[in-house]
Amino acid sequence: MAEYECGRLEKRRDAIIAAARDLFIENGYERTTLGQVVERSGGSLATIYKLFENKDGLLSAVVFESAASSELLIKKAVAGSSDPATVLHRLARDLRDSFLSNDVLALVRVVIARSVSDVDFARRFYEKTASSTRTSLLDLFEHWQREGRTMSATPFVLTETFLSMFLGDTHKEAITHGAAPQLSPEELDARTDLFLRGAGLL
Amino acid sequence: MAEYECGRLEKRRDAIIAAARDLFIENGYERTTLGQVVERSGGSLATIYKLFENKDGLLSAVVFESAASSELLIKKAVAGSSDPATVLHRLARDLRDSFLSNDVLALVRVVIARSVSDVDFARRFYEKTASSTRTSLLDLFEHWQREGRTMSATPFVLTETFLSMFLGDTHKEAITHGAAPQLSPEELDARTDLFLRGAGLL
DNA sequence: TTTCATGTGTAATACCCATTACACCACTTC
DNA sequence: GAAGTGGTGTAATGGGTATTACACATGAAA
Repeated sequence: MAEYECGRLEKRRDAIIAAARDLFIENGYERTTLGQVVERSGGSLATIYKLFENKDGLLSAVVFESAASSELLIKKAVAGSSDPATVLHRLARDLRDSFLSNDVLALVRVVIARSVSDVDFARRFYEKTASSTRTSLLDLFEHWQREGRTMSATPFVLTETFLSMFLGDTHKEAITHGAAPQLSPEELDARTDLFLRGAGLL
Repeated sequence: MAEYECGRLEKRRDAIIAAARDLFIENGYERTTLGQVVERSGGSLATIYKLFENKDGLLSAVVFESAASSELLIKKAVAGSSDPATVLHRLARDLRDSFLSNDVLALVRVVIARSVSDVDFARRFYEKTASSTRTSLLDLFEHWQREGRTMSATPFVLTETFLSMFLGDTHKEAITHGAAPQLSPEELDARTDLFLRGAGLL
C-alpha cells in the first residue's frame, strides 16, 4: 500500500486539475491565470510547475484526464438487444446525453479554442473521443452487414451520418450555450426513426 | 458622389478589418496583438481606437461583417427545381462547400473560443448564420407539406436532422483541421439519399 | 500662405501574468 | 532529536500588450 495510495502530492495533483478544469471551463484557457488556479486548489505555483512543467502541460493533463470515449455506450446499447432499431434508439439517447452534457461541451469549447494555435492538440482530443466512437460504430454496422442484414448505404456512410447528427447537436450547443431549441425526446426518437428508415434497417 | 465613396478612412477601415480577420483566423483573437494588425493594415493604433473603440469592437466588426447566412443557397436550390430530391441534393453540396470552407471554419473557431467568456456574442453569430438558414429550410419543408407531399416526420424534425448533418461536418473539421476523413461527393449523395428515404420524400 | 480640423505615427503608461528564485516548513529516517 | 528530502509560500523577474497621450502631417478653407 505504498506507492500510489496518495502521498499528499497525488491529492494536490487532483485538486489542481479539478480547479484548473473548472476555471478553463468558466473563463477559457487564455484568460485563466495560474494564480487563480492556486487560489482555488491550494498548494502553490511551485507545485504546479513541478507537476506539470508549465501552463500548457496543465491544460493537457486537464483535457486528457477528462476526455472520455463513447465506446462504452455502444457496448452497452449492443448488450441490451440485437435488433438494430432498439440498439440505435438506445444509443441515440445515450450519445445525446453524453455529448450534450455541460462539462463535455465546455471542454469542447476549450479544445476548439486551443486548436487554432495547436492543431495537433485538438486532433489528439478528437482521437480520444469521437474517433474511437466512430470506429466502434463502424464495427457495429459491419457486423450487421455480415449477419446478412440489407442496408441501403455502406457502413461507412451510415456511421458518418449517424454520428454527424450528434456532432451537429454538440456544435450547435457549443455556440449557442442553450439558446437554440433542442429536440425533445420524442423528436429525437423521430430523428432516429428517420435514420433507420433511410438506412433500410427498419 | 460625396458621402460614402471612400474617404481614406473607409479604405483604412476595410484594410484594418481584413488584416484583423486574417490574423484572428491564423492565431486566434487572444494571441493577436493590435500591433500586428497595424503592421499588416497600415494606419495606426490611434485609427483603430477611433474606428472601433477597442479590441473587442474590432472583433465584433470582423465577425459580423464576415458572417453570412445560407438563405441564398436555399433560394438558389429551390429556383433550380421543384422536386425535393433534386433540391436537397443541390443544397447538400452547396451547404457542404459553404460550411466547410476554410474561412468559415476559422471564423467559427474564433467565435466558439470567444463564446466561453461572451455567450451573447456567439448567439448573435449563430443568429446571423445557422439560425436564419434553419428558418428558411423549415419554410421549405412546410411549403412541401402544404403542397400535399407526405413526409414521415414533422418539418421541424426534418429541418433539424438535415442541418445537424452539416453542422456535424463543420464541428468535426473545426476540431481536426482536416485530419479526419471527409465524405466524397458520392458518399455525400448517398447520405442525402438516406435522408430522402428516411423522410419519405423519395 | 496661414489656419484649422481631422487623421496618423510614435512613444509612453500601466498593468498583467508566466516563469523562476529563494527561503521556510513538515515529515520521515536514522 | 538531528539531518535530510520533498513540498510549500512568497516575492522577484521579465516580457508582453491594451490603452492613452502627444506631437506631426495633410488637406481644405480663408
